[in-house]
Amino acid sequence: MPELPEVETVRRGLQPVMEGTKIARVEARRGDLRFPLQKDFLARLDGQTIVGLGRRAKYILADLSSGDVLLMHLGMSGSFRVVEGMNGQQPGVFHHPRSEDRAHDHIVFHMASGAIVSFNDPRRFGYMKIVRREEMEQEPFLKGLGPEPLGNAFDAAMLARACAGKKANLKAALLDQRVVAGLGNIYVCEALHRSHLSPKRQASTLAQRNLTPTDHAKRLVGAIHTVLNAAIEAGGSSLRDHRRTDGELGYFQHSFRVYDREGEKCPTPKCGGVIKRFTQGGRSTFWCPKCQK
DNA sequence: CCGCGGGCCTGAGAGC
DNA sequence: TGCTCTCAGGCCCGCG
Repeated sequence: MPELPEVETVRRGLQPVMEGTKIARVEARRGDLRFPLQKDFLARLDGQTIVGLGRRAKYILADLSSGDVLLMHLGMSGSFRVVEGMNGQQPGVFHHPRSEDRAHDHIVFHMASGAIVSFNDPRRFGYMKIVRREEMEQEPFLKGLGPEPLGNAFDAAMLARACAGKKANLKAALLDQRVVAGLGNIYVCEALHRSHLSPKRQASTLAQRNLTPTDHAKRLVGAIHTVLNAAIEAGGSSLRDHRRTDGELGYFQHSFRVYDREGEKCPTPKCGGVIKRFTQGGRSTFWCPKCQK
C-alpha cells in the first residue's frame, strides 16, 4: 500500500508523540511479521528515548538514545494509530478506544507521556528491525536504495544515467528502488501520465547517447516532484488500508488522473482519450495510450 | 548483471 | 446467504 507520500504522512503523524519522548514499554503481540522480530527487540526499545524520527524511501527510522535505529516498513497493509493521554491506565491488554478492527495491532508502543502508538498490519508484509547506527551504511534493506525523489541528488541527469542501457520498460525502472527510492505503483502511473510518457517505453530512452538527459527525463522528474508533493500535502492516498495516524483518511485518491480510473476520459486537456489498464510485471498499469508516448 | 514470475499474507468485492 | 475467484499501495528470491 504505502508509497512515499503515505509513509511521510505517517511519519509526520508520529513525530509529535514520539520524537523527544521516552518509550516506557513495547508490547509485541505477534512477532511474526514479514520477518521474525529479533530476539532482543523489546529489550533494545524499552526505556529508550526517540531522539529523532526520520524517513528513507518507504522506511520510517527512529533514532534511539542508545545509538540503535529502529527501522519500520509498512509493507502493503501496515498503518500506525496514535492515542494520546492514556496516562493512569495500566493496559496489560490495550484496547483501542475508537476502533473498528484492532485485531491486527501487532506492536504497541507505550510512551512515557501516556500516548499509545500501535502498529497494525493485517497482511503482515510489514516488518521492524533494529540496527546499530554505525552499521546503517551496510544495512541490507537500505544499502541498495537509490536517491530520494524529493532530494537534491535526484534530477534529470541522474535519472537518465540510471536508466541508460536498461532494457526494461520505463514503468519497471521507476518501480526499481535502486533507480529512485520511494515510488510505487500508484505514483509511477500518475507521474508517467503527467509527463505524457508511455509506461511501455524503454527506460534507456530517457538518456541520449552521451548520457545527457532528454527533455522527457526533465519532464518526468518535474512530474514526480509535483505529484509526490501534492500527495503529501493531501495526507496520502486512501484506497483500502492507508490511514493517517489519527485514523483520518488521506484524500489524494480524488486527484488521481489515471490510477484506478479504467474507462474514464483522459483528463489531459484536449486529449479525448480513454484510460486503459493492462498488466506489467504482474501489476496493473493505468494509462492513456493517446497522450502518453 | 538483468528481467520475469512466484510467493508471502489477509480481506474486500464481484459473480454465481 | 455463502461460496469461489480475483485483486490489492511491497519486496525478496530463484530461475533462465
